[in-house]
Amino acid sequence: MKNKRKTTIKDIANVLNITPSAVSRALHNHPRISDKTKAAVKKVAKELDYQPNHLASALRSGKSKLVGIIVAKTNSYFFSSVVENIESELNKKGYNLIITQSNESFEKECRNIDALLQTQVDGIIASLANETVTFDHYNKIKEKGIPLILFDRGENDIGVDYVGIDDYQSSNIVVNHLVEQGCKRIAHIAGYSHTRIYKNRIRGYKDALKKHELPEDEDLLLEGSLSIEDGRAKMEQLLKLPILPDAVYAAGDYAALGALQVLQEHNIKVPEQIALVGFSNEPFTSLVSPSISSIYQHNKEIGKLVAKQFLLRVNDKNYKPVLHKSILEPELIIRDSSRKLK
Amino acid sequence: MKNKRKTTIKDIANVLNITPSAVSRALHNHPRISDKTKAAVKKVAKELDYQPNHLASALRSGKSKLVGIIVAKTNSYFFSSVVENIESELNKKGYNLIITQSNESFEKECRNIDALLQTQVDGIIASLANETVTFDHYNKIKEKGIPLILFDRGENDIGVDYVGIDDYQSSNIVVNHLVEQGCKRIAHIAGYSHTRIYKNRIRGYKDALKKHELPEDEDLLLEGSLSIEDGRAKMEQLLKLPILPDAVYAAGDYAALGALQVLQEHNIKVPEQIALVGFSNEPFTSLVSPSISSIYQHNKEIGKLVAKQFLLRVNDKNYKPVLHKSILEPELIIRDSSRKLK
DNA sequence: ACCATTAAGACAAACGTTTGTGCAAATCTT
DNA sequence: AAGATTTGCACAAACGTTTGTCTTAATGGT
Repeated sequence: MKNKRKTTIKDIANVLNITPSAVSRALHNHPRISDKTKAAVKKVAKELDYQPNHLASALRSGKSKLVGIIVAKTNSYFFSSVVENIESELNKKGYNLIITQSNESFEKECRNIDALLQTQVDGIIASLANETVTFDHYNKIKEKGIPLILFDRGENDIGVDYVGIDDYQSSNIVVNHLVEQGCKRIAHIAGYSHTRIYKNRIRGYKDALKKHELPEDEDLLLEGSLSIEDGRAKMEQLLKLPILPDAVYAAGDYAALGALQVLQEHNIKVPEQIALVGFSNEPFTSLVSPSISSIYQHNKEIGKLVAKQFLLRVNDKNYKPVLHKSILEPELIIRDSSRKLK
Repeated sequence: MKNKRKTTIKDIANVLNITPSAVSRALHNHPRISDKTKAAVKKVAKELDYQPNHLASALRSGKSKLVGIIVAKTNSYFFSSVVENIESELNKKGYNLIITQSNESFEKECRNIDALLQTQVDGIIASLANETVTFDHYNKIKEKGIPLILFDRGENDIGVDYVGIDDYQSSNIVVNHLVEQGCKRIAHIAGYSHTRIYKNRIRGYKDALKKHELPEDEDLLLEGSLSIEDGRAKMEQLLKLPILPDAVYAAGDYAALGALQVLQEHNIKVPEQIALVGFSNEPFTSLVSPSISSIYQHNKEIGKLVAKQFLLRVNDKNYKPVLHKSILEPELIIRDSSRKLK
């Protein structure tokens, strides 16, 4: 049990009668070290089961090889699959991820940022909490010169890299599809318009209605939290209207699911009487019956782009004033809940 | 832009004309520092916006305040909610989590462990990949004296702390429930028996049948991957039997869902003709129709217990030979898919 | 064979803390 | 009031790397 001491670079140096610096350079394939020495060093390293001490190198070099992630909840399919793809890309380059959750709380988000900064992460990748409307805490990151990339829930005002889909266009696609299916009175169960992405979805919805010369009825646009319960409540509300909608476009899948439950409880045929479209392509959309049409946000692609963006930032020493905003085309996955025509 | 240098403990020392060591002790409320000095130090620290350098302290003290997590997939509800609870508990104590995924791959699991060890984590919390049948890589962790805790998918053979539910008992509860509902021919869509938890569920299932003096029919016990597709295939297989079962107990919710789809396609009434029970209480079980009864694994409780276990281990300097295995009582959430009696 | 290069490492400082020990002044004991 | 104890801090080493500079030996050119 005495054998606790981990082997260090010095141990290797002692064995070979060279200095620690030579060992370090050998392990990093520095050109000023002979191939013979490199081979010897690596051999001894293997034999002694040398494991580099990340902390020491991080301290000295200023690079921790850690990247902080902040999401609202890891337990949403969208977030977890984005994160999964970020991880696989960054692992290849020797980075590890520290994942934190804001639980949609502004205050928790701030605390997470502080914690990540103290851990000396090399960069931060985040998707904003719903509560977040001010951005000083993010500016703090920028001021420290630490790469910051937002995805999905971002904000255009702070100059920062962003990866997400075109929310405005999403609504356009949805409305086009519903019109094609013959719908003429399309309701929108929307997210709170103070959040940029939901605002854009609302804008897209309104403009698409105009394009098709459909009436813009105030009663058909309802903002909310997009939870299941919210979806149920909003659907109940819609069913009380004198003239029922013939389609409902929900800005979130859970809200769509709530709406579907209510529709079925009222024995309203979906999609025949009322068609339904959700947003995010959560796995359950394909599992319920009828399956729910939904907007696919290219989870994998987003993860990979975020990773690529981060690597670009972090590898370029010189301050780069050029911002990158990657906006992906959304894709509507058409399922039974909105397929009226065969 | 020159102001890049972060303020260190030395800067504070200079301002107050004391030594860095005094500052460090003051910040940690060391008893040998006067209250006056402590107050002064903290005041200056605030003014200079001092942020402790985690890396340096980690290097010196040997405690990184990082904990590694290894799960198969973060994007399962069970795992993500366990992790969420671990995080909230450990955050309170100043720990951050490095979350990694094995993707059910043995090799990835090994790589993750190496990565975590190099990052000098203070402990590792893991749930085994399906592929994992050998445990040398985990012994490596133990040999380094790093606390290791397994949850859900653990292994009894290696002496290591564990938190999970009583799988054997789960099956017992399920069978009891189904018998109560009047079922007499209960099938089990099982996981692969080389995994401990699935083996135990199978044992529990068999013993419960015996207890109720029900026939043990080979044809009613089918091992598989428990995916949706697997559930579908196994259900189709069951429906080909000369005598149909009147209940199906699936060791996973996705398999149960696949089974449900097939049953509905065959116009078999659930639960009237065949009752159905799943495992894990994934959110969708309450969303589909009929809603699926399922075993709840106390996700929150597991997370909190794991965290508590870890803190116990990590705070005790002296090697503690006593193992802790926390086995929780499973809870059956009864829903429509198995509720025949009112 | 002499000077200029280059190659291969040695040397030492540094990264920002923590921590064991030392030492003077202040406080307590009786 | 003299010794014993405690208080409050200084000093310096250490954690394991990385990295800029210096030194020596080998190589090259002519």
